[in-house]
Amino acid sequence: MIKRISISDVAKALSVSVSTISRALHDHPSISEEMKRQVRLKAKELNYRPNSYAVNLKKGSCKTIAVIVPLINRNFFSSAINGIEEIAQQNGYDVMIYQSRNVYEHERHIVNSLSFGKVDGVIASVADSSKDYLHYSQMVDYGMPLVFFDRILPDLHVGSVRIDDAKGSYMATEHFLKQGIRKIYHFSGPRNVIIWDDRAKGYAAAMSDYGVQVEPSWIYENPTTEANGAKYMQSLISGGELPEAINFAGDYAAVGAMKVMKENGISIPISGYACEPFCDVLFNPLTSVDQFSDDMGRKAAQMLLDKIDGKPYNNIVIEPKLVIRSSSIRR
Amino acid sequence: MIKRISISDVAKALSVSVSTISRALHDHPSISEEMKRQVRLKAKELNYRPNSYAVNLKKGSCKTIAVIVPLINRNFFSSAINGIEEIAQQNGYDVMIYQSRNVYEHERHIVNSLSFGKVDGVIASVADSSKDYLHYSQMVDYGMPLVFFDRILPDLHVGSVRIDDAKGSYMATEHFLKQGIRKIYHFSGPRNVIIWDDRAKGYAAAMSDYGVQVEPSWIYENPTTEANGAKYMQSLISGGELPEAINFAGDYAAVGAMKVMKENGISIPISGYACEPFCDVLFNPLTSVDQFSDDMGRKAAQMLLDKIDGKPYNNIVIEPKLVIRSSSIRR
DNA sequence: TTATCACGTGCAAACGTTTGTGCAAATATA
DNA sequence: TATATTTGCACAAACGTTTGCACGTGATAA
Repeated sequence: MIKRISISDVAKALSVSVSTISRALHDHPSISEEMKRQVRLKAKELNYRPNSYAVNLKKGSCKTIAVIVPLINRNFFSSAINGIEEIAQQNGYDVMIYQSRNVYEHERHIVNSLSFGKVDGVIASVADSSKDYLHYSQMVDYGMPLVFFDRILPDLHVGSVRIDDAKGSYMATEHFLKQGIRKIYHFSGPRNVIIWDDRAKGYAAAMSDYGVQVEPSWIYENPTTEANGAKYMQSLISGGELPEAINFAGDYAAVGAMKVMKENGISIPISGYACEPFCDVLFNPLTSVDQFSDDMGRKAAQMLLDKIDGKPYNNIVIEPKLVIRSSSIRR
Repeated sequence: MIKRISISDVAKALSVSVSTISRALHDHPSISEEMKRQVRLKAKELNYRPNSYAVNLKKGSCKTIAVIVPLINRNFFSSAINGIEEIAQQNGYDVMIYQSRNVYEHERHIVNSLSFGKVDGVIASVADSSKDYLHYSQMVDYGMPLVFFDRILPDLHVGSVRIDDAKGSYMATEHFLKQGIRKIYHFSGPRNVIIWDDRAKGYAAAMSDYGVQVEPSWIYENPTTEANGAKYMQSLISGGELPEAINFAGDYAAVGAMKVMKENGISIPISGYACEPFCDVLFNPLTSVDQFSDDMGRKAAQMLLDKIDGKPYNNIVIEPKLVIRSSSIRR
């Protein structure tokens, strides 16, 4: 165990009271400058650091926020966390990271353990597999400030920062339609999560606006992993009937499909979603939708800190941007 | 402020003492089963959660570890954190994340604020710009368990998990040499950080073993960013004298160079380092050295938890693996 | 001379737990 | 029936802070 120097050790060393030390270190006006000088000197000499638990217990706040993401090891989330950490650090807050790993039970467990007191506020992006949101609504009932980003739960009246996902998907789909392509498939993520549903809706809206009838089989729903993208493309190829273009709701699935296409010597225009950093260094640079994840993180963090300070929640929607690269151009 | 239910609220509701509640909830043998039942029921009914600061203050431990990385938004680090979080979660520990952003002053500030009490232990990867390690050695003197990973400070007698960087670089260089290539340049990171220095040494060792005299100008030292890689390649091109191959100490610099080569219609075999996920989806798949970052994170976390439990430190060196792709093959 | 007032400091309560010790009632033993 | 043992709980101290209040000192004003 770490042998700690407490405030009373400093007090004893100077033969003054504990309260004098505390006030001196906080630059309280009713302590003489001479005493402050001595206290600061002695505190430094003894290497005194206040015990943060005692401080937190006393103050009822810990200057810490928690971030819950499905997986930290995805560029979108690590960039968002980067933005969050930036704002947090500027405001003297610490950041705790939790991964739900996209499994509902993990998420429940994390949220429950957070529900009381451990942190001053929570920023979360919900797990793919989450079917209900009782754990979150309970946490909110307890008064915990909560801001969702990207994957939000619209029924909860808390803060949110998200992208206009439908619009991003609409733009990508329209980009195909404008090239005269009509038979466009959509690879969707699990539609119980709003982002995937919105992207599917954006796709459908674009198709409808251009008068294209979408067959149910044109939409495929599965987590957007590289493996799933590859599997999907394999099945399309072995199925024999290929689309003229594919609108993927995620870059990883698009990459998986791209590799299979390369192996099989086929080339179908495709687009991804998220602008993962690898998009423009792929052998076939991938058209994708930029979500400005760092900025999203910064905005979410700022909103949370504002809420902690008593300001009201907001619901921010960021405009996506279609970044066109060669993968989506018909040859 | 959050209105909290405290243990005394539960005690009042049942007209028993606070200590009975505490013991009942901890399944203490001297409390009757009937009482335990009632307490658990009432605690649930009131939604009581123990205040973690009070518990921490009392127990002197907080079941939290801190992770300091240069930048979370790099695959290597987010993967390592993924591994750390996995082990931490399994053992009931929380994880706090701090980014040094590769600036020494940030790192100092973080380490100082952590030095006492805030966490039970620290896992760190030092910043590129760190010139001294007083802040770390102070923290260690205070008794804080510390495990370095990847970017270690060898003078400090603490735990460490790292890759045999020299070997990884040796293998990549040898891969060129075996193809009969001799004029191989090395793009190094800042050599005050041990990983970059080791990689440079590995390169030099391979060259020496194959009897190749390395000119000082063959080694270039700069942070391994995409921009620097591009700039480097530009300068080589405009300098007129091109190498036969380049061994990059980082994937990002290699990608930057690769793009410039493509724009200029040149093709020099190159290798990277880190096996970023984009390596095999590049337009010219990049030969790189796999560092097994998830595993590194897991091992570091396990060592730290062991140390917290009183076991001694270790110094683990992981064997790297050269993953050969097309970028390094001479045409 | 006495009342008034800063000024600088100490005292003690409080934050919500955990835990050693004490004590009464219930049970077992003689 | 009287004594010893167990059982089940309460009391109170402690963890390290912060902070309202009281208090003694010396200076200023009436």
